[in-house]
Amino acid sequence: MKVRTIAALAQEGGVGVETVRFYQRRGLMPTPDRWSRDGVGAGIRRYGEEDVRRLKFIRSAQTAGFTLEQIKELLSLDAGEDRARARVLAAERLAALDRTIADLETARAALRRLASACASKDSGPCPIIAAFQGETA
Amino acid sequence: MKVRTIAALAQEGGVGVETVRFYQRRGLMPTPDRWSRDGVGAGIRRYGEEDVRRLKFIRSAQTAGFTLEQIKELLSLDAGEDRARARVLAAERLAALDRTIADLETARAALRRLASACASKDSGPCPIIAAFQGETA
DNA sequence: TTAGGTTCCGTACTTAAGTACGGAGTCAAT
DNA sequence: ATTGACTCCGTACTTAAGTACGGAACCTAA
Repeated sequence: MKVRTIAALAQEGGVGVETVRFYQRRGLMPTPDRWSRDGVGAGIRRYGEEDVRRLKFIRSAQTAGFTLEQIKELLSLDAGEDRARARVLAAERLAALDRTIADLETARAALRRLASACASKDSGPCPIIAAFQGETA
Repeated sequence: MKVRTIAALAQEGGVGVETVRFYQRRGLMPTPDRWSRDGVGAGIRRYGEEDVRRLKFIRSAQTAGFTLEQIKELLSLDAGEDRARARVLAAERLAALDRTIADLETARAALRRLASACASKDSGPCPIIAAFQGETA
């Protein structure tokens, strides 16, 4: 089992060192004990695969739109017995995600209208506001 | 042409009064002159259709992922001659939007895995972190 | 063993987009 | 004319998710 410093962990997770520490303060990541290879001195904290998985999960869950508070709850639920709660969280987020995706697709249509309204090379007014008028929703 | 108070404008735009004022301070919404119907006193500021359109545009553009700074630029470009600049902004946002939508769809797949992993009624560990493992991207 | 790069930790600062507050002025209905 | 709601404005506060800073301890390579 490879061990890593906080900098290596952060890198694998695609975040900065300060972000990992921030997650630790927020209770999303554990703060492992310090130890030195030669047993001299207090040593530094070292991290393993489990920490990498956890960190990557946090990032994915963020993409899914969970807040750090919710992610904290998910982490506490992981491998726990409360499947019902996990299902509720997943279902709520899924619904919100579907709404967001729909909104974004509406926005994309508007942007396409905008792009094509301003497409021709000749100058002259380009009705940006109008391109967003009459959105389907 | 119907005129409205700031509260009515805010309501039509689906925002709060303070938000309209905030947009005014940021230069996204105009601050019309005050006037009173009977010509006595300083009056209050009153708003028209154009303001409603502008406010609604701001909300839509936000949904499309533009920042207020960018929206300010779009507004200054509206009906202006710089079609090229408008195209650039639209194209950039479109690309970013497509990336976001793709990410969200990946996240949705993970959430579905999570929901079904925790679906059966009997209790027992529900591997939340694992459900997000192996995302395609 | 020493130099310089890291780690640790507490505290403070940042950014975007609002939200809230308080007092003075204004409006509309009674 | 009074009252209660609304407007105006400046200033301050909020929230989420980081980022930055600084000094002391620690680790590694030369």
